[in-house]
Amino acid sequence: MEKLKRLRGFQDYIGPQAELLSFIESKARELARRYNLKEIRIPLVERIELYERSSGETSDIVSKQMYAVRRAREEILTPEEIRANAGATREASIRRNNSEENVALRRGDEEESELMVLRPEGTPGVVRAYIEAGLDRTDPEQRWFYCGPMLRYERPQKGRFREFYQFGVEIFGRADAACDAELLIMIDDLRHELGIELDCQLNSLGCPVCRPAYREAVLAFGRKHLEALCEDCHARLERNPLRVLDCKNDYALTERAPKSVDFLCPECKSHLSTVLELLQCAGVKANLNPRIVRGLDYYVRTTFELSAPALGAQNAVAAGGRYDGLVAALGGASVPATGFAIGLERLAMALQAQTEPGHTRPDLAVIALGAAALRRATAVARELRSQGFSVEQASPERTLKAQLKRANRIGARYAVILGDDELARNVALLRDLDKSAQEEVRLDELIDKLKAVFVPN
RNA sequence: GUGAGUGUAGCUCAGUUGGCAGAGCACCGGGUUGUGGCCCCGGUGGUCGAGGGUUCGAGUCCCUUCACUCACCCCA
Repeated sequence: MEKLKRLRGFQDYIGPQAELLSFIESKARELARRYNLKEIRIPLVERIELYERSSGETSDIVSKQMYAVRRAREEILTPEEIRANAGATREASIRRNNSEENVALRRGDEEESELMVLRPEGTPGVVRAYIEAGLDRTDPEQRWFYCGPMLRYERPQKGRFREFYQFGVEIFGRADAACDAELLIMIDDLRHELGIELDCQLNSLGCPVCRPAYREAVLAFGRKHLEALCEDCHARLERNPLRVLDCKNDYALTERAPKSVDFLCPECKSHLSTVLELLQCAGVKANLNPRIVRGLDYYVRTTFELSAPALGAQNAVAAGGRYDGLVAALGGASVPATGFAIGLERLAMALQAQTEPGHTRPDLAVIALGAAALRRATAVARELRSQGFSVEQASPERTLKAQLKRANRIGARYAVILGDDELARNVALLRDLDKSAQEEVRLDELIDKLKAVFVPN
């Protein structure tokens, strides 16, 4: 039989790795509670139009990173595969897409022509839900967080996966700089609590009033230096000129490019300086960096990125900014909004780069010798668990030696040994595996004895 | 999508000008009639990523392909 392997770019998180992610998620949720953020859970699948209308058709997410789902063909296809429309690739994609989501989709009742996508980011879906619930008109000020997987069709590399978890925050109905600052303070709290060093870069992209002039200036600059720009930048210049700024190839050149800060209207300028001022008051370090542009169309004014230098090429751990026009662009009222998203795996990697992951060990291994002892041991193990102890019952079909070996391997602190001799006298052997010492304990005193041993520390 | 690197036991890796597929760790058993770790002895485990070619003979040379990794792009 051919071994079934996981899909490229997808991960299995086993044991300590999974626990590390859960730990980080629990910290993020506790943070959300302290900032009075309410949870929102939204679908994994949305209509493709949602992303086309919010992220921008020229963004990489929309133009090449989305997993498309089309009910009519019961497939998940990449945009390339849809275009190719070749039988072979279709068969291949059917074979490797028996995911639960996909099975559910087959039973869906969307129109055959409907093209859906697995969410590549959280913000558009959250905004859609916000509008759909009518909150933009009835109760516009909302403070939300979400946590869950996102999917992007990209070439995997260190810190970049096709499925990855994000913890995100979106605040609606607040146009003030204090709200932007609050987001950054929030991220800094989490960073601090986890003991991770992050580098925070901040910029302002201006607003519909002042950005056009800036955009023209960058465009003019690019055209003037067309010769010096790299190939990628030539493409960027026409599609989304601002992105030329975060080109890493021609650093010396883009350094001299026009800076957004110099083009900001008085309102945007004041907004930016207030954000910086409040961050300083709160003791959050952030660098003003005119090169922070962001790939998505919907950002205005404040935009930021937090990176962990230790992670390698994919070092952006969190990013976000203000998106005042998005609610209206998706058919809602004119409500300002601001938010961010954190990549949980990257945060985990940053944390692991600094600290060794701790391994959890069980308290007890219950060892039974013989059928009669097994019956009693099963009851004892359950009782011990109900008292809060972490207990593993070793295989009763193996020798005492092998069971103790198992107990040692899993790092159990004590072994509770129950054989026929002990059973007859209503006792068990309690063996201290660290000290290699053991004593007989009456079964009805076992729990008190163990509590006495474990609780005092 | 582009570029580079790596594929040999469950894991980490040796493998000489082409000549019987190896080590350490892990796992199982024994040394101990019911006592783990350390030690000693033994054992299980491989279509050498896959397919084709050259050759008397290929883990080794050539071609193709797949996978993984890193980087570009982009981003969490």
